[in-house]
Amino acid sequence: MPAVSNVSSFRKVTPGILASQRLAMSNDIPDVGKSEVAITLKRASQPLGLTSTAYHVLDILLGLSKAEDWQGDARPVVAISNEKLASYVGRSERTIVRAVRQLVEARILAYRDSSTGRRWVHRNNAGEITHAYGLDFTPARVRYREIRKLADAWQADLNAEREAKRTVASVSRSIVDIVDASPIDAELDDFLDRMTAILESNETIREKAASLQDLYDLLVEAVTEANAQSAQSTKNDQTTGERDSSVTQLYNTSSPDSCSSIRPSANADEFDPKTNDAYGAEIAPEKEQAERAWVNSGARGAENHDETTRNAPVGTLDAISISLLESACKSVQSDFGLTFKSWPELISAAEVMRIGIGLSSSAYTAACGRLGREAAAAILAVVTEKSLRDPEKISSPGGYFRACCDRAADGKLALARSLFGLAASS
DNA sequence: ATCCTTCAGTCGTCTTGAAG
DNA sequence: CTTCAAGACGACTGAAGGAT
Repeated sequence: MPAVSNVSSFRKVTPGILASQRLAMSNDIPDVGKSEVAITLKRASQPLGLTSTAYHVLDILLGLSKAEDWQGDARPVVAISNEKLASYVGRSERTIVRAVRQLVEARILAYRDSSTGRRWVHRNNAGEITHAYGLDFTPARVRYREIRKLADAWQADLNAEREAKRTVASVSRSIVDIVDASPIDAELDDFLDRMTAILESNETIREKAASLQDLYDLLVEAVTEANAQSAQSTKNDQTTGERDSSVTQLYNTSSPDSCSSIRPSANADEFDPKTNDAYGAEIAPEKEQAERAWVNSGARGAENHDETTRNAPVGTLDAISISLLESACKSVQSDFGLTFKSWPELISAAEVMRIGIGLSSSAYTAACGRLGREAAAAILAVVTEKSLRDPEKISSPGGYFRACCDRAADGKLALARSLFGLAASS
């Protein structure tokens, strides 16, 4: 097939379309297969600024593209009419036209127009493309590494944002804890005011995290100094035989982790007193911190070695540990740059997996409501893993996810069996 | 709480262009 | 004339944010 990409006369050529055409004519095509490019494109959909319709169209075009068309320096061209795309996506043809143009402007696709604009692909007896007019994925192949970097950067940014939110929550809670428990309240109230000012400021969440961390360090310093002075005065008092009952112990202020989640929150009004699994998952990081402190104290015996299973709710997750999920879902973790070392990490990764398989936010939220966040995230991880390992088998991961949730709700989902199977075959 | 404005996304209609 | 693709334009819708 010639490495020429045509744009029909009826099309108004924009700089973005021109750039895609140039990429499509490139002879420097990296040898990457369909599945790698497909996953990377889906991961990068947000930083690429794709609308939900464009994402849906991309998903369908990828599904229609044959994996063998992505081998060597072949050019994967997909031929489907706008009318059919519109019926698949449930949008008008005009919207499809705009979505396709968005994908071209994003330099994912290139137009390969016939003189009439009709799209079709001719293959020889060996199944190789001889003539093809339609939508060419070559720009995405050429830009594979660049798009992957974009997706990784976006993922890192998301992780940093999440980490900053955790820092803000835990450090502000620690500040409240220390001030509440301090015998020198009057002097430390200023720290609460400063903390409130930081929380209410227009700073970004990362700036707030840094400011709160600085404030926390200053507070620890102030409390340590105050306690040292109290200890000194106690020593002096003891020479007279009296004991100062107002002096309290110095709290373990070495780390924000030292504070248990049962303490009042600095942003207490942010918390909704829900009692379902979903809420339990929300506070899981704090549970983990508290428990880690408990482990560190040496109070736990050998029976606590299976720390990873403690957060698993009953029902769908019976007999499932996070370590089993971690060993079964290797592809998800490596392809999406995630780790499943704890339930909170798995729950945090759900958004990336959800976007990765094209599952709607509402469908995932509904699953969380029905099954709890941990179970929903575990099912999502299994579905994503299966769709990554065998994309041909699972044409609609979103539909598969919903079916799994239905079975889980009926108590008929053998998630553990799937996980053991995935772990054994990985 | 209600109203108003803005904006992105979408849809419908009309039109053009080329080939069969 | 029909088919298919797409540009231009006006209008609708729902969400978000600000003003009252």
